[in-house]
Amino acid sequence: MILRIQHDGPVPIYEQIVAQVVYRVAAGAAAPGTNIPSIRDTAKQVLVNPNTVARAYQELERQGVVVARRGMGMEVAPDAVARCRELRLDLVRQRLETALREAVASGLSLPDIRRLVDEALVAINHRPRTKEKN
Amino acid sequence: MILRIQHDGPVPIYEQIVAQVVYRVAAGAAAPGTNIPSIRDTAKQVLVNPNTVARAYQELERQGVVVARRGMGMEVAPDAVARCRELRLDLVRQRLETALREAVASGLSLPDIRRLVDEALVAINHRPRTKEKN
DNA sequence: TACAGTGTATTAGCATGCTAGAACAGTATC
DNA sequence: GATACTGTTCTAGCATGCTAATACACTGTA
Repeated sequence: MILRIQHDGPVPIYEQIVAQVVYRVAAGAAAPGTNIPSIRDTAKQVLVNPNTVARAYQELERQGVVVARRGMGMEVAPDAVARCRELRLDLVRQRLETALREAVASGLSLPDIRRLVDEALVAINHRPRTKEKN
Repeated sequence: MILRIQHDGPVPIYEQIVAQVVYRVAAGAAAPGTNIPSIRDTAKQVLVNPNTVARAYQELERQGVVVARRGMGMEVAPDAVARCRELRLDLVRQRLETALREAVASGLSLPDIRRLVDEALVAINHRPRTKEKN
């Protein structure tokens, strides 16, 4: 499981790790019962302090995506796929709603907003900076 | 011109002020040649330090929305309406694109994403927390 | 000129929150 | 038991950036 992390930018590294793991599990890239990479391995891969990865993994455990067992690594939870699908939906829904709420508040008309959405979608598909590859 | 400011939350006050003024001007609520409320008046209305308002107003001047004249207040620029329409479009476009890019990266299908957008839009129109009122 | 309004500039405080360092604790394997 | 891997905890540093305090500079009006 290779993670792509933006070391600059406003979104914290641990959050990026959480999101990417959730997306991978939701896509079936990490099966329940298998282990995700250890904290230290991921830390090396991402070039970041193990604590930062640990924080991400703790969040994942809190959400029921993985279960931690000392000395044995962290295992993908049995019902992780369903959970991650739900988490993914919630996360994306929340982001979209925030952006759309701003769009409405700006005074733009509904047709204008829909047009912007369509344009953005084709733009993203034309030059995808991150197009899911499991 | 009454501004609605969220004192808590992640988005800085000065940014909220900038956005709201831009939206108002774009909607034609403040005509070119007229003055926007003074820094201190707005500061009182919004219950915030004048410096915070000043920072917002400076940004507005930098963007060519208003012109400042010492002792005389800040006047809406002649071509402010067109500028603000453009600024509004850019701002909303940028936010939408960020959210949609995340949606695509999450692995959700395009139909799923479109469905989420539609659902969010009806939800917003059902319980609008900020529906433009000039 | 005095005054009361305007915007401007500088500085400092402060909260927030991410990240790192380092030591601790459990488990498997040899 | 020794070792090498796991996750855990505590503490502190540190950057970031928003906000506030305060003093300054300009303009119109009485």
